[in-house]
Amino acid sequence: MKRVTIKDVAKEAGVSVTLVSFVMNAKVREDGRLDCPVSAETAEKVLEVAKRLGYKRNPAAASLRSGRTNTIAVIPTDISNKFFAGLARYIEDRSNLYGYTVLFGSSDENAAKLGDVMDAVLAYNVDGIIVAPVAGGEKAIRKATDLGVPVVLLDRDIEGLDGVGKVILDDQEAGRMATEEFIRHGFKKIEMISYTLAISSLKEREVGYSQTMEAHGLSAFRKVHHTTYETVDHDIEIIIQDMVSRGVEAIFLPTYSLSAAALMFIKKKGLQVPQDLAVIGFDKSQIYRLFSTSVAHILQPQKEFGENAVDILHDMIENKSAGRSIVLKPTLIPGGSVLKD
Amino acid sequence: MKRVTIKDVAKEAGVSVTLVSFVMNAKVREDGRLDCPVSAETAEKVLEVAKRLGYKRNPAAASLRSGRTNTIAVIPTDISNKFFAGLARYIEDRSNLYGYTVLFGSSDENAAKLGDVMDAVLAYNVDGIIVAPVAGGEKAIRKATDLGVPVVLLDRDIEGLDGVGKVILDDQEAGRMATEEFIRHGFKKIEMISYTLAISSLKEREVGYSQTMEAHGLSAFRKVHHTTYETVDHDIEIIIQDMVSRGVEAIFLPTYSLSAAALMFIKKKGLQVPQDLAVIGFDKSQIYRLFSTSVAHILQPQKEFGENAVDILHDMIENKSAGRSIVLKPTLIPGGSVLKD
DNA sequence: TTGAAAGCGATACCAA
DNA sequence: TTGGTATCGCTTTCAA
Repeated sequence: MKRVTIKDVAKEAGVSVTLVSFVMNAKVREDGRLDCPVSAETAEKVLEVAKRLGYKRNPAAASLRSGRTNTIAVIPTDISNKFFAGLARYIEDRSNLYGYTVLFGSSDENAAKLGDVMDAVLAYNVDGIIVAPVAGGEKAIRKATDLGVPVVLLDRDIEGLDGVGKVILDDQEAGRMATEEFIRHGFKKIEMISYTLAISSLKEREVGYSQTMEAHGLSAFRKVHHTTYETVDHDIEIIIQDMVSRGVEAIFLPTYSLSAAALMFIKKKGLQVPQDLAVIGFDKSQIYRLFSTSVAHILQPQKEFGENAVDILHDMIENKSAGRSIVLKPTLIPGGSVLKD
Repeated sequence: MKRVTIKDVAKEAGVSVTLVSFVMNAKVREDGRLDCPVSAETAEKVLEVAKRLGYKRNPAAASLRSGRTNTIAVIPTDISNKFFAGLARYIEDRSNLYGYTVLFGSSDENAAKLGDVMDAVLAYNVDGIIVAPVAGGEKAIRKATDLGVPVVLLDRDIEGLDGVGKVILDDQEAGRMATEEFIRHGFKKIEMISYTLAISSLKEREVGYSQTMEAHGLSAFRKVHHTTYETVDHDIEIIIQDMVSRGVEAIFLPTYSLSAAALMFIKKKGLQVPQDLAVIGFDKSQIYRLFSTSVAHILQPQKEFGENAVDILHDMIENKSAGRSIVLKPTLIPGGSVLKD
């Protein structure tokens, strides 16, 4: 079964290949007509023939000639991470709207791997890249910007990288919201567990927590525990046991995976929420269903993350514009897990 | 920053573009030398120049000329599904070994969406496709085979589709293993929860369960409950409550998501495992950590799934061979969740 | 072992 | 509005 080319369509329709190309690339305008310098009749005929013959454009040829691939790369830190898995859907949908094919690659929270993936997608001539930077990944990202390939930073910020677009959360606000919520309900001994990763989002969430504790004169109780992505399941048990033994009243878990690990252990140990330990988690999670009382948590606007990232990237590609930055607001979903007594 | 082309390399090295092309595409043989009709010195010089100039082949041009894209598509039913998320990693690693770029697309367990994704990847001229078929997805898959694009079926079988490769689990054996394990530990009232989906893997797991129950004269206790992917969280509560009230002793959960939903509810209700209900789950899961007693479960050889799929596909692409089929064996991980008393 | 030259299928430019 | 044609960068004969 041979492929139908633009030539076949042109011959069958009795027009030149140029016209066929025009018609096939025309966008439908608001008034329902095609936005190209071709008469309505000709356009219609070409469309009909193309459909009848089953014409599909050859992206390789188009890309070779135009220098564009209509492909964008998305590089999260971990595809199996719930937050990114959900995001991926929104990014894909929005991209299809613009006619982009999406190439996924995971950096595994590893700067070297990010470099490899970056090389791969650059070799592929992608038109743009959406990336969640990993610690130390600045060099890899600069490779793309140096080549003039538009980049949008997702979820995490990197300082001193200009000409890139950004879609990030107001992470300080997230830290503040959670801490304020505990304080409003009368808690004082509030602690936090975080990762040692040197990434902006986590550091900012810590800052929000710390500032709020200070602002309320609770500096004496301020304490942030640290673990790593690899050892979280083990570490968290020790940290929480320690907290309980020291009479800590409330705990803020600033990522999905920390929430999952902590709540899992809390349930396993049979600790009562909020009586033994009040909790605020991060992102939506099935785990919350384990508890008969609802679990308060911070929500990131996933859909807006995805759509804004694509929109900004599209603008950079299309108009060669500098990248815009956008900071999204978190939401606090209240729950019984923060009620004193 | 302009891209370096094969021409630049040729000029700089003082040879023809043909030679450069030869060298860049040559595979390294076992004896460490390049497998191409080029003198060792020339090859070395070309390699040196290419590296110095930072040459990267333009895949669009290569694809246009050769008709191959060195790209394969992988279409699971749900990227955020743990089983496929893990598999994706192995598939990607193995594919890179052969020099393939991997394009991911999710069918969302939906035949129409599978059709769309299929159209998209075929338009992309992928060299081959690895797909987990959805119910009713036969037509979409046939589109690819009709175009002569090699297809490997993953995880699920479809009857009457020939010329395709297959990597599936011995699902009947999985059903048998679980059921036998319960019976060996003295359970009789063993039931199963499954999805209504008309896919081979689930049906076969049911068959394995049913046959084993019959073989042990337990037909009277045989019962399979059904739910759907969308309503599982709600349905499972009713089903399990009903089981407990009828004195059912053991439950086999034939997928990851069913295991997660069921164990979550069991924990929430405070049911004791295995005293109130013995359990065998499916696939690895964090949820198992909720229980102080280890949870027995069936394991699929993820790595072999991924690697075999790529190997078979590669063979089909390279040698235009008919697809091989391979059936992998599940493993039973024993656990305290099946101990009577 | 080397090189010249013919395309692959589209787009983009220019002319009509 | 239309059409002719050069061209993108590479692979692939074919001939030397």
